[in-house]
Amino acid sequence: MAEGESAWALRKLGAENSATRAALIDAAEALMREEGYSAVTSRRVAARAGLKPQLVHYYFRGMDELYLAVFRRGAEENLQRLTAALAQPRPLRALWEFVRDPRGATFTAEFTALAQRSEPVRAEIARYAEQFRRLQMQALERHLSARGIEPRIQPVVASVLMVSLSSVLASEAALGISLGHEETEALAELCLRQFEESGDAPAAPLPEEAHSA
Amino acid sequence: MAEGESAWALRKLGAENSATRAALIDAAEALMREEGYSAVTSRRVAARAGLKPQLVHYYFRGMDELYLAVFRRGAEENLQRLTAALAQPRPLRALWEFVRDPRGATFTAEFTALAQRSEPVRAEIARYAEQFRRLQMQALERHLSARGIEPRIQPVVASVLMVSLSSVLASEAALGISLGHEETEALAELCLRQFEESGDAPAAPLPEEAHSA
DNA sequence: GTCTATACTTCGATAGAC
DNA sequence: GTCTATCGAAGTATAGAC
Repeated sequence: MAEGESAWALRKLGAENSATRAALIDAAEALMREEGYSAVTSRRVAARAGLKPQLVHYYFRGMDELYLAVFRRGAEENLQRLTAALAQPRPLRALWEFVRDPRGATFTAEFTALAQRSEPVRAEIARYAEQFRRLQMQALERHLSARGIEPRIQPVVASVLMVSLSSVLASEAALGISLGHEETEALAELCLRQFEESGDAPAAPLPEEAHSA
Repeated sequence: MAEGESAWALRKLGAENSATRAALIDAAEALMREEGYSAVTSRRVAARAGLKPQLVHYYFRGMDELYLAVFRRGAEENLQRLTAALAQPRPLRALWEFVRDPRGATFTAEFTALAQRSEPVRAEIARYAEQFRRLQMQALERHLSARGIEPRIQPVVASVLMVSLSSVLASEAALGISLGHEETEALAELCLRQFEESGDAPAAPLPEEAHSA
């Protein structure tokens, strides 16, 4: 029986580059975005892709592996887009525009929830999140030190702040909550503008003008 | 059959104040906190409470109704604690300490994810969230106007900022992510201290000192 | 008013056919 | 190498016994 288990654990799965496999990942991602991770079952994924449920288990050792595949593909893509965005001349604004995309926020939210019941998913998210933050931090540091600017706010803190704000604004918007959003976005916009004018981090991100916005 | 449906829809459920009912809500809340909302099934909730699965459907018309009961009870309790906290002399710090509690953050995160597949849950969360924010906003406004202070940052924005930061810090910590957390918390602490000394919102929440923290 | 027995659906998974 | 037939476990919900 140990032999049987071993054979099963090591069994060969479907090819990595199979079109069917990609279709399953597509379907899983769509379902996760639209209805949350609990809608991502082998049956529903297959139905969405126009395939048989058992195929999921042919291409993936289990549901966790499918979740991971969806996450990795999305994270990889995000990493590419982020790198491109940060290479622009105004990295702080590029970063803000990037994290403001609600698609990224829902993606993150679903996997954060999923991580609570899947240790491999949790570990993978942690890995990528640190990578993302480090990338953002380093881009800001490069930008600042290239100009000899001593920032009033640490790049890593700026990164945490922007990610926090954007993800909460996005998830609240999805819930139909809007109280304070307009004012908060106006303040963010003001901070960015100040930064761009001065070339530095906003000196006083809480100016009176934000009040009338 | 329309008659049967009607009778079923209007069927009387178990008493609101039943101890059994409360035990089911307890079990559901614990499961949700520990393993996420997808672990809250009729069977598992009942097992956790030492009861039969069918009892869930005696006390609740469906799982959504159980989710709502868990949410309402938790939200009600939070509302009480928040009101007490905001009545203290230093509302901004009290608010920060309040939202920093990771228990509240995980509670919110689970229900936010759940809201994506349950419209009644979504509506209820939106209702309470607006209520929470309004309460925070009004407490800050009262505090400021009672002292004739013209704040540099709008109370509602301060509320959004603190909730955003705390919830993301909490959820990242749960995932095992810590990059930038220490620095961000140091900055928050510094802002609070400035506010308490000046009696005003932090004039420049990005001082050099935060850098060495 | 409170709980049990039971039906029916959907889940993930595996052995084996092509 | 790719897919199908099928299983046992777990899910929600209902009818009916105490």
